[in-house]
Amino acid sequence: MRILLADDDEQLQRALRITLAARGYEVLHARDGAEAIEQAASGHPDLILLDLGMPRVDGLDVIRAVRAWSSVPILVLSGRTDSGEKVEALDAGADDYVTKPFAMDELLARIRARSRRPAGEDDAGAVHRIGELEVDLAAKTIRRADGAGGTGGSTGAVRLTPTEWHLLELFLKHPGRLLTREMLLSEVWGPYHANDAGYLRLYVAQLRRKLEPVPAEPRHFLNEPGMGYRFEP
Amino acid sequence: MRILLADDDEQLQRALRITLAARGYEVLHARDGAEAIEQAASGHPDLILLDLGMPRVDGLDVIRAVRAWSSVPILVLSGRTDSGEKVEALDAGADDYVTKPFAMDELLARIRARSRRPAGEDDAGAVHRIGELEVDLAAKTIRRADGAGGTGGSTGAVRLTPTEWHLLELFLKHPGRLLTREMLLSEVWGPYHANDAGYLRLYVAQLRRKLEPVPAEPRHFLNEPGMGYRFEP
DNA sequence: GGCGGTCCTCACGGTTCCCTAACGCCCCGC
DNA sequence: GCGGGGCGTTAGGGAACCGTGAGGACCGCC
Repeated sequence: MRILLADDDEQLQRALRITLAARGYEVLHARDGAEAIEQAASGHPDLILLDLGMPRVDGLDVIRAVRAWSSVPILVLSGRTDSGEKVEALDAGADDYVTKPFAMDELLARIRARSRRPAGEDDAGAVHRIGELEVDLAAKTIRRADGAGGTGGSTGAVRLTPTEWHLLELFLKHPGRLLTREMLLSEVWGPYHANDAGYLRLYVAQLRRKLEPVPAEPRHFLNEPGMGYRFEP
Repeated sequence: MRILLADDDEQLQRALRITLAARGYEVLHARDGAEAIEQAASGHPDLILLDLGMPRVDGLDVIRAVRAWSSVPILVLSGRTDSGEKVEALDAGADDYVTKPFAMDELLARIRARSRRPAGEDDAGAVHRIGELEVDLAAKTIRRADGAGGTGGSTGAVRLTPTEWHLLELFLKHPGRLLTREMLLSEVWGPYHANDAGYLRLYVAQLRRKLEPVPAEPRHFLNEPGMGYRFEP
């Protein structure tokens, strides 16, 4: 469970970091709005604790920016008690709003409440199509569109490993776009392995074997020599 | 959008009803805890506004009772401001907690925030099926669907421990969906134990032993190596 | 105090997955 | 023709993961 803590108050920052770490959470950190948006994108947090009163970028804009592409729960911290700002923040896409000062155990309870619902449940329309297959990224299921399938089937049971899912997710989220080797590698295996192109060949081959009608003649997972791969629905 | 309003304060009740109706919400109504549970089951509300200080049945018990079979958002209203009750209510399954007196526009914003995420799978009834077994989450009972066991050996009565029920609830509420280790662990044992995968192996084994026709060859509680478990009805 | 039940710890095989290494192929430039 | 880089494919070892059993700590009940 990874939490992005976006707050410029040094003291509160430290207190929260210690408390959260003691509860077993992994804590990311941002000091201003721009950094918060950046971290929300690159750090893949499971929840965001956002202070509205940060410099550089207004807190509301941070909410809107994150909501433009992610549905990660956002819990707002603020010193303002008037209902106007609460309404604005909640309507911008925040999931909860806590006014400072707050009781730590209440904040923790609210974090638990927000993280209770499994991630991805909200992406209701997250069913992608690859030829004859229907892929549900949230449920992690793949079934044939023509009928029988799913996980317990006999013939067309398509199962993917964690790494394969990770890679497939990137392709599905950017259909038709060219994804560079470097981008794919650093996203799935971390920036440190951005040069091990062998991994990619291996796992793209796996995806093709499991998802392409004719693995030898790929129609969906295409290679652009020297550059990377492209997914065509 | 249907809201269940459970509050015994006549005045607040009327004010809320009018305001909500004016916003286009359909309003159900309950005056005490028992009625609230009943309405939550029969009225299929999309959201529950729950006053904790109602007669007959304690508000926390209402939350737990509803959560036993439904995942409808619950927004608690209360006059108590101490964090203790907030934590109890949130951990019992409430999604939000507002202390009276509150600003009406804030409450409305919180309602919007709760109802923004499409309500999960509509659990039409409290009775789930697992192969030959019928599970009633509300009554906490399990019985065979094919009548009483004719053979003298099997008792027919399946008993589960509290932890086993907790885990089973999660599975039944998300059929066909992959539930990550982390999600299951942090939900049943708390975020602090999100890494103790040993617990899961143990209790999934228990569920299989008690619920699977052939525990050695699970057909309903499936493992996806490296990710988590999936329940297939 | 004895006892049954529940929860957790620990340890041991079996399975799955990830990564490493190697080989053949195609395309391209020389 | 020839060499090289990038790509696709296959096989195998090590590590992480999973299923299972035995046993101890704790609690409520008789």
